[in-house]
Amino acid sequence: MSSRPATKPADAYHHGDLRRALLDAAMGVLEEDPGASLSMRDLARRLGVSHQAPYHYFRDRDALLKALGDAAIGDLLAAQQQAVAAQTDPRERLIALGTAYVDFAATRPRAFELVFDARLCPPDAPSPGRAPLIRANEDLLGRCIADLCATGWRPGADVEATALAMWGTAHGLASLVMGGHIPREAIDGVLRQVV
Amino acid sequence: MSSRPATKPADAYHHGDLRRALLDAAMGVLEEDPGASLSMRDLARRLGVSHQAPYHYFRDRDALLKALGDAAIGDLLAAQQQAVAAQTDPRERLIALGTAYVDFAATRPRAFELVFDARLCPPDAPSPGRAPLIRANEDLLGRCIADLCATGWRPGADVEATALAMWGTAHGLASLVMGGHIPREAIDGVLRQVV
DNA sequence: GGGGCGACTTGACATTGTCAAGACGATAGC
DNA sequence: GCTATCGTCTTGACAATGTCAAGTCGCCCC
Repeated sequence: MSSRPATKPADAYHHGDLRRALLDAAMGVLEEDPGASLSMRDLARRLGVSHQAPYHYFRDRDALLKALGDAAIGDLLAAQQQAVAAQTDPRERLIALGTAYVDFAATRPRAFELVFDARLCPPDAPSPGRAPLIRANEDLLGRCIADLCATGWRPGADVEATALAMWGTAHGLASLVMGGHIPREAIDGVLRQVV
Repeated sequence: MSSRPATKPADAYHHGDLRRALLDAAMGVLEEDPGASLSMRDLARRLGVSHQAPYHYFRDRDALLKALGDAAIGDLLAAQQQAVAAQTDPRERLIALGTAYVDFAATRPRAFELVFDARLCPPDAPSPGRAPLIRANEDLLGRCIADLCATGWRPGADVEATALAMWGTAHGLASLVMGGHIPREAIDGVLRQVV
């Protein structure tokens, strides 16, 4: 329960980079045990600091969760960019994009939840660091769809509506896989059928 | 905070139907304030009983939540059945089905969450009352798709995969509307484009 | 009319988030 | 070199919560 990771420096009083350590430990806890409720005090215990130390960096529990979500959305974007870059065919690119989205949710379900938790970060008022990442993500999807449309795929389709539909489908499949309602292996076939 | 609804009978000791009252009050709390964490003690206070009374009917907090989810899945199924029954054209039927799904999530977000919360009720081991409802729901979707295929829609499409894709899309749109990421009005157009 | 049992209460405990106030240690100005 | 200051962390308290354990109340049946 009260482990002491190697991040703790020799100086017993001043923790080298407590903020970072808190974020890392928090993400670790959430990912090793989905369903954990992330106690602030437990986190402090793990890092060997007092139960109030975390509050020096995060106003309250939700602030920590929100910061975690900010980091997670960056990871999600990176995973998608990498998947898209590995493909050249527009059709395969779109499929890779969706697969990366679902894989992220399957591999890091709590991170995925954090990204979309409206209670933590209402989408109409995103945190300053989050807004550009959201825009980048939308752009990525929009560009993939536009490229595909340029090849003559489904002529006359509305790019905007198609993007929404694709996002919806990927998001739904991700949620359902995350919840164990459909097996992860089924995804590729479904995505391939959709595009 | 400590209201006393009319369900309390004259008998001060024996509450008429505490189990029902608890479920109703719980759903009421969750729906009047999304984001509430549903305290057992608060619930007991609202019904004017001791803080332990709820535990006579529900082993713990999760058991109550699970029972709430069981009820919610019935409501979701009913809403979809009603929507489908109102349409005759197979195409419109499928759209109505999706719309009902999304509308349920938009109107009763917490109920929707409860239905799909894998921590409360793992889908590979559903509660006895829940299993038939899940099956009925799958059948409803399957029949809608099969009917549509019979009209010559997308010849050669795999019914199974199509059903998964539709479920995924509806679920994703529902989640995104719930989270405020896309406006509810956009749904009809997207659904119509998809089918 | 007494025993049994279902429905509810009282009391206690550990845990949690968070407020308030203090202690420690480096750094800068004199 | 001494001291004031400020960021960093600690100690102590409090109310709320979930939940265990042990009553108490009132009805019903033998």
